[in-house]
Amino acid sequence: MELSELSKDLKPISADTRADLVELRLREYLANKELRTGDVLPTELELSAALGVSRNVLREALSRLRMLGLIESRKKRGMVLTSPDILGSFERVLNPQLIDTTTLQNLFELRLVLESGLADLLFIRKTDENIEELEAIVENEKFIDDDMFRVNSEIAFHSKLYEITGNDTLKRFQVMLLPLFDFVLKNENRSVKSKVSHADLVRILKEGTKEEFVIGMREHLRPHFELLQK
Amino acid sequence: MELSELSKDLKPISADTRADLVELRLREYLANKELRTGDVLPTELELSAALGVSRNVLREALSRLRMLGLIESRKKRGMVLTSPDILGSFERVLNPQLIDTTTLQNLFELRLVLESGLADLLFIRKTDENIEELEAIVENEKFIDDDMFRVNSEIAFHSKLYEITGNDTLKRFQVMLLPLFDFVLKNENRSVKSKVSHADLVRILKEGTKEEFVIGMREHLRPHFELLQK
DNA sequence: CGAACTTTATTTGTACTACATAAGAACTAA
DNA sequence: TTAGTTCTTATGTAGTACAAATAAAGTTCG
Repeated sequence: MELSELSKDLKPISADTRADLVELRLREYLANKELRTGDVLPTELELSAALGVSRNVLREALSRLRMLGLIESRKKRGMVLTSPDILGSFERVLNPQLIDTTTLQNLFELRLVLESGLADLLFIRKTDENIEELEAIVENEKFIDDDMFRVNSEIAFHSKLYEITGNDTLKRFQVMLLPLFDFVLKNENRSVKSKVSHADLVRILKEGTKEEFVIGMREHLRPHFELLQK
Repeated sequence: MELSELSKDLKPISADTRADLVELRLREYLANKELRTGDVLPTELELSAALGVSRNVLREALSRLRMLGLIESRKKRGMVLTSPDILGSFERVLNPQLIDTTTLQNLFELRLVLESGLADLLFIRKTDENIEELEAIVENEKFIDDDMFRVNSEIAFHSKLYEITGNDTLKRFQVMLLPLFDFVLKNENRSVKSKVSHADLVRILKEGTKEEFVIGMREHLRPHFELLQK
C-alpha cells in the first residue's frame, strides 16, 4: 500500500512541535481577525509573549509564513500581510524523486483533465495572432526528424494552448508540472499516434466549433487515457 | 494594476535573508544529491557549520522544509526525507481575504476547466454504486426549497463527481477551492438556470456516451462561462 | 549464553541573551 | 521650512545552555 494511502487511515500521532502549533495559531489569527493585505502584525516580542513561546520558536513559524508569501517583514516597521503567491509553495514541493507514485499518477490524470477542459476558455480568448503562432509550431513539426525535437515541439504546442487561455495561474501550473512527466513523454512517441493531430486541432480552433474542438482534443489525448485504463 | 501583475514586471529586490538562502541551498542539495524518501540528512550542527550560519538560521530554513513535508525529524536519529504532501502547502495559502482578485478569477476559471474535463475519467471509473449515490442527491433536490440547502446540494453533486474520478489529488483540490467561491455560488442561483440539469447529467452518465456527457457538462456550466466573457 | 534492564551518548527542541542593522521618528540647526 | 542628525524600535543573526527523547552501548541476573 502506498504511503499516501496508508496515512489516511493511520494518521501520524500528533508529534507537533511548538513551531507547528504557533504556525497554526498565527494562521487562525490572520483568518479570524479578518486581516487584509497591508495590515501590520504585532511585533515578534509581543507575539512571542502572547503565545508564551520563545522568540526563537515564533520566528520558525513566521519563517514559514514568510516562505508562503503570507507576510513580509521590514526592519523597524514590523511585519505586514501580503498577497501570497499561491503556486510558489507548490513549486518547492514538486521534486519528482520525492513524490510518491500514486500522486504522480494523480497529477498526470489532472493534466489530462485540464487539457480536455480547455476548449471553452480557448474559444473565448483565441486571437488571430495566437492561432498564427500555433500554426507556426505545427508547420515546424513537418521537418522534425529527431525524437528530442519532437518532444519539445509537443511541449511547445500544448504550452501555447495554455498560454492562449490567458490564465496565468493555469499556465504556471502547467509549466510546473512539465518536468514531472518526462518519463511519460518518452513513452509517448513510441505509443500509437492519435488520429487527431496538432494540425487538426489548430484547424478546428480556427474554423470549427467548440464542440468539435472538445471532441478533437479528447481524441488527441485518447492514447494517454487508454494507458490509464489498465 | 493588480499587485500580482505588477510584480511580474517589477520583481522585488532580493532582500533575501540568510534563512531564504539556506532554504534554497538545502533544496538544491536535496535535488542534486538525488536523495530519496527515507534518506537521512546530516545533523543540524553539521549543516549549520557547512553553510556557515547559526543553528538558529538553519532551523528557520528546516522549519520551512518540515512544513512542506519534505523532511521529518526525530530526536537522536536525525532528519529523514519524506514524501511531501503536495497540496498541504497549497491549503495554507488559500485565504480568500488575501488572494488578489486576478488570482481568484484564475482559480474560478481553473475550476470550470476541470469540471469540463472530467468526462473521460468519470466514464472510466464510474460504478453502479456511484451512480446510485448521484441519483440520490438529485432525488433530494426535488424537495429542496431553501436557498442554502440548494447550494449545499449543488456542492454535494459536483463533489461526488470529483469523488467518482477516484483521483484523490483532484478531489482534495476541489474541496480546497470550495470556500473560495462562496460568493460565486450565492450569485449562481439567481443567474439563469442551465438547460442541462444535474438529473440530465446523471442520466447521460448512466446511459449515454462520453461525447454526450462532455457536451452536457459544458452546457450545464455555460452560465458560468458566460459570466467570464464580459 | 542470552534476555531484560540501565546507562550513556547524541540529536532535536526550546529558551534566553546579546548585539548588528536598518529605518521610521523625533529633534536640531541653518 | 528644510536638511541633516540623533534616537528609538523591530527585525536579523549568533551563541550558549539545557530539556527531552531515543538509539546504542553496557550491565546485571537468570
